[in-house]
Amino acid sequence: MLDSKYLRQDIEQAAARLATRGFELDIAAVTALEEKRKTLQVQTQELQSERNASSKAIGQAKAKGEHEKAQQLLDSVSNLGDQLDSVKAEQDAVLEELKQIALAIPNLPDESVPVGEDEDQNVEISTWGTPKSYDFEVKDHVDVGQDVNGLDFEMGVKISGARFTVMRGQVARMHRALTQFMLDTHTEQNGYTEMYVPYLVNSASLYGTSQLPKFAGDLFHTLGLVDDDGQQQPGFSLIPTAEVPLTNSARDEIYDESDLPIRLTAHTPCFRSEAGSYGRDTRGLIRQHQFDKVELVQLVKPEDSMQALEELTGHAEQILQALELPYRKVILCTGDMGFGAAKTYDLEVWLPAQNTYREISSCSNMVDFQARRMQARFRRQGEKKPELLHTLNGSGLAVGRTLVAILENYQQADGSIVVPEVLRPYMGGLEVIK
RNA sequence: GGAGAGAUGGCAGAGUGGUCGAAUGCACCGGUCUUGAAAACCGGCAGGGGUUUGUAGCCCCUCUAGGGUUCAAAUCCCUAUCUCUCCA
Repeated sequence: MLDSKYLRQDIEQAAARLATRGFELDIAAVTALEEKRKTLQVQTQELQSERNASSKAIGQAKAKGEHEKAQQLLDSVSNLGDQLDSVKAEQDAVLEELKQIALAIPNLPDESVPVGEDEDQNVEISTWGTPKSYDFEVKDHVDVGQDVNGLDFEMGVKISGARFTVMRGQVARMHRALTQFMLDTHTEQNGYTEMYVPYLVNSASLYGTSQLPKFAGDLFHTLGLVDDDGQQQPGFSLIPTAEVPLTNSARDEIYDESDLPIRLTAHTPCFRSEAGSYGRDTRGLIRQHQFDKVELVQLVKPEDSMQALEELTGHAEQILQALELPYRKVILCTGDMGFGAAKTYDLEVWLPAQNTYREISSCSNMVDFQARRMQARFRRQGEKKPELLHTLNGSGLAVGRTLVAILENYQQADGSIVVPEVLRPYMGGLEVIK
């Protein structure tokens, strides 16, 4: 959510900045509603003030035993209630309308973000590593995985359906080893605290990190219980990323300045409906309804958040480097960024079979956008007023896609897969999957 | 599954219709005293919003959440959520 004061004061500028990411702000509508809000709010408060004063006077009169005076006052405020109710109802309707608009406005892009319409205008920042050359025909991860009997797509379809996969044996073990390696790296070297969090969350959390109200269709939702009156109660939703539970740990909190920065990491499965992505990446592990991810979240002071984004992205890069997987770092243009992001770097890993780079991590600075929705704040030493903190999140990394990258980059002519050195301690010293 | 109790400021805890946004204690912050600290004493100490040039003043809202009764609700009623106790 954007700062409503900023929106009021400089709606033209806000609209211009939002336009760079393809969002059209209806200035006339917002301004008109805002005018209405102002009038109604002042009216409501004046009536409330009047009522409060009278009530107080009635109480005092009764306490002194002045019953006649009390009765007079009572008569004079008799119709105040109805007036107040109608004005208040009008005000509530306007406030609700403004709130719905506010919840649907995306974040302002940071000044440093290149302006562009879609992913074609994203800008490569750097590359790391050199794609290997192979003296044999490279297979994609589907064939590599199936040939060692480690990936079973048919079984996933049987058990659940499309976009579900079963892993088996040493491949499943490597998948587990990857999460262990990632978590250990982030907790032991990068100062993150490991968290175990719920995978089912309430709607308040989803509003907090801004999956709701706009992106309900991207999520899986459970049905709530049916109560005694036969009413369907609201259910939980499956997390699309650990960003939701991790970031919402700060919801309605006021931290001491000395608590910050807070760095959290968690390994969770992620669940996405992938509605609207029919036909895309239907082969293989790239786009699944369920996949594992190690997530990095930081809660920081506003002045530290841009530096924190660089560091957080570096933490994700560290995993790719340790696994010796070639990748590139891209800054997303205004048109390709997620709803709540002010600035985003994507890390894309080299996939030899596709002869291209594919996203494996997305690291974003949300600045105060989520914090405002969540009322996640901190108090500076010696200051009275709490301030909104800044939130960041990034994948460190998507585990399934990392496995894909290893299967493809570490394949050998005989169909076996070399285990990256850093993973061997996690796999009982295993060097090759045959 | 059955019965009951509860949810108040950072924490503990009073308040059961009328100057209560809320006693008191602890914690915290500032000051006096002290070489320094402790103790003692003095003072401060919830959040959100509106109006406004204003971090001034004034006003509104918030005692788990939502609804209701009333001129007036932390206090009465209903619902939800959570916590605890006892029984099976």
